[in-house]
Amino acid sequence: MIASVFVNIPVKSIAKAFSYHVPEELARRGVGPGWRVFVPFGGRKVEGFVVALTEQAPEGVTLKDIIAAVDDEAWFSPRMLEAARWLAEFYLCSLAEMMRLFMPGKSGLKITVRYVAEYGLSEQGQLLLAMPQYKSLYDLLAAEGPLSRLELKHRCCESSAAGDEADGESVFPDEHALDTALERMLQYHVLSRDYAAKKRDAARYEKVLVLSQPVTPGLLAGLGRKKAQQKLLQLLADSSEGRMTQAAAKEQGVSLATMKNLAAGGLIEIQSRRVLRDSYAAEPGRLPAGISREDFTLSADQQRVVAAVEPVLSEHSYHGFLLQGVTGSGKTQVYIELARRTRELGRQVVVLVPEIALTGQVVTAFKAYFPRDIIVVHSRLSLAERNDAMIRARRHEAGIVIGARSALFTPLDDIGLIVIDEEQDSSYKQDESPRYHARVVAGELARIHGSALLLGSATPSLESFYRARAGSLTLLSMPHRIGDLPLPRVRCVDMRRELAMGNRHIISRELEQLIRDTLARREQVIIMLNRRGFSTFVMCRSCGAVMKCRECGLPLVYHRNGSLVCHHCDIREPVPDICPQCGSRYIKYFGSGTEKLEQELRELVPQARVIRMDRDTTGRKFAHRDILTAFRRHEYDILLGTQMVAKGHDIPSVTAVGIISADSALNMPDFRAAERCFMLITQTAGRAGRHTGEGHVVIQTYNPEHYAVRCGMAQDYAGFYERELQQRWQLFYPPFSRLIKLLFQADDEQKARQAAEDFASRFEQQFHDNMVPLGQPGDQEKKLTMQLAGPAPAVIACFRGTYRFVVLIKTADMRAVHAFLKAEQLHLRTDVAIDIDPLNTL
DNA sequence: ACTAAAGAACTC
DNA sequence: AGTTCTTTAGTG
Repeated sequence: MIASVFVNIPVKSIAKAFSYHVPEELARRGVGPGWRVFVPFGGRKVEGFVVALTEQAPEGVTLKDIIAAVDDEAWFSPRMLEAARWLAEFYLCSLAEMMRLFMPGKSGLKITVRYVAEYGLSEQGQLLLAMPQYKSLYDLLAAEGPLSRLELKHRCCESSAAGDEADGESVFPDEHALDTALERMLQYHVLSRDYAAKKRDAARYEKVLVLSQPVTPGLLAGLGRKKAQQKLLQLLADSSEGRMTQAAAKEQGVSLATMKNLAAGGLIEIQSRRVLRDSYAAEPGRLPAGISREDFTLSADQQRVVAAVEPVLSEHSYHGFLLQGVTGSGKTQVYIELARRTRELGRQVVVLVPEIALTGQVVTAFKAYFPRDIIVVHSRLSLAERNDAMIRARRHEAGIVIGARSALFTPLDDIGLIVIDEEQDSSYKQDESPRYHARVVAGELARIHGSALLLGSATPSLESFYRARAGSLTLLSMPHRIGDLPLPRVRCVDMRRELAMGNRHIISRELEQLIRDTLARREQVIIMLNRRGFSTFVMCRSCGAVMKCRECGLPLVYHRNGSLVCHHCDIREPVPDICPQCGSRYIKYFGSGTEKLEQELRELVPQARVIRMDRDTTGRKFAHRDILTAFRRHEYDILLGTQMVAKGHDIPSVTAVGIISADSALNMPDFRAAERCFMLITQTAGRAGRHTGEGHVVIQTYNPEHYAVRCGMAQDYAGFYERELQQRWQLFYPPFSRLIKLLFQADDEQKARQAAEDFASRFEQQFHDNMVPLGQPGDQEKKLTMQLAGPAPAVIACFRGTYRFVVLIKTADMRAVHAFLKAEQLHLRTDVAIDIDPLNTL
């Protein structure tokens, strides 16, 4: 039997299957499509995925054997494999690259390389050993057996050796000398490499005490004076099924010696049992405020939505819905109700939330209804936790997966419902290859499983809204807040006038008054400023030089801890005393971030308890949750932070919201700028007064006339969509076209530009008759479906010495572009990165 | 003439 | 990506 195998190597140029012979023993164990295996590949051994079995061997190659299977069963179900195939095709990446996403940690094996001393050396080999350093390295390996490079480094390198290793071992001055020695000895076959693979699934075990026989009064009496053993036996007898964990026994004050003695006497057995880590296991469920589990009834809006989706759950055929519900309309409750019905049918549920910050809120709500049936998956989990979560799903110990976009790759065999909450959120797009969008992956999974797909949002993306209008999604809406609470009152402050009136602070007087009034009523305030750090850029007043990142050239942000930070590369440097350009001392700080806002707030309202939430304060795994919990408990009066304060949570006594420079998004040269601005305003404003109905919002802006700001203030979705759709139509942008961004990279600027230009001209030649003139809308009738922009230098035109040029394709005929890119073999080129449906165009 | 270094080709 | 085979530049 022959297996087609994709090797798990992150290189797109190996986008094909290799054939291996399946040894008898592995064939008997059922190795076939979906199995993870260990195979020889080139001069080494790597992990691979079996994707098919055949009888036919390719011509002209002698097949190697599969060395071993990684698991006892297939890791990929046929459905997972089908999804991976489709997605690899769609995103123009190799199948292996896509399949990696379906496993925790992208690889199931940890492969270690060790060096082995060879015997029967050639003449040249012997000559090499004439050198004392080489000789003793060889002798060390001959005497001690294979060692890894790291072990050799510790043993033989001066820099790392503790110094007291004076036993005459060869000493290399540094790592580099060791590397050259190893390389040369490999070359002359004095040494060889040995590859070993270990499974990466670090299973955790716990000890369990199990009664070997029923406890009778006689048995207890027989123990005579052994009080401690009697006590333990009694504990076990009282426990369920006569077993308890060692940890639990210890908590009851039983010593390890007692357990051992009892086990030695044969009365109990100490077993080892695998435990699946779950940091959410102890999470208490909490119903949304104002709802109790017993008397909870759905509003009329909610009932309508549930009734519309429910039939699909049992039909086993795909259907997509867009649920547009204003903030506070109770979308989470709809998800819960639909999840309940899906589980009653025995099918599984995936609920996606945009970010880790948001999982908390949804998890607690779901926990209240399904305390045991949930696994939580997101990138902050440790590898082991993620692995254990996947095992729980696979074993059907839990049927509801809640998490960020990667939760879609959980091994599930019958998904009945996929929910994407806040579907417009940009974090659903993966920003490294493969650059998938969770909406696309979810759509395909839903098709394969025959499930209902529910996209939920108060402010749907233009793409989804347009699809709903066109009929490929069914539009469901919930226009009323629970209890028919009114939307918050929104006021707008023109910061140009504020400045003219002499206020140079970040906070306008109107917002200041709102804060004071709110605090006086003992209610809470949220303030959003979408820039972290203290000052957003640092400039020399003498020569005008702006401090920039040496890697990517973006302006550095000053942080209060005294360092300049690149928000793109995360590189930190100290603040210079004098300008590196002209040597002047006039270095000044401009622009305001959350840290400065925090400082200003503390000065403005010193009695208020202020907490800041941005990437800098949420480094730890549960930092988000801890901050929000503390704020919810009213341990703080004001929560300030970046856009993450605007997302998902629902805190009853928040009645005031301030949005600082709502329009900073508008200054970005990007076609989605208006959409982002509008969404940020409506989302943030939606945090206010969700329970009392007495919400107040102040928006500070320099563009009060802009339609994104005006519609955002009025919470006028329909108005915004009309305006924005018209703009998009005019400029042939999504949803009227789809984008494909191509990034050409090379060490040489000219080469990168040339490669991009070559491609662009071939594209224009191929689609000569289909090109939409720049600045005009597309026209299906006339077959005007293609537009091309660039090549232009990327935003980060040079990154770590490689120059980058962007070509942007806009198309209403994705299939044709797809076919062209494949024919050009663009997806195999290492100097080109393809981004399908990119979030920004630069 | 020989060797180290850089490049290209290949991996069942 | 990592290994090996091939070509090229560098040395006396």
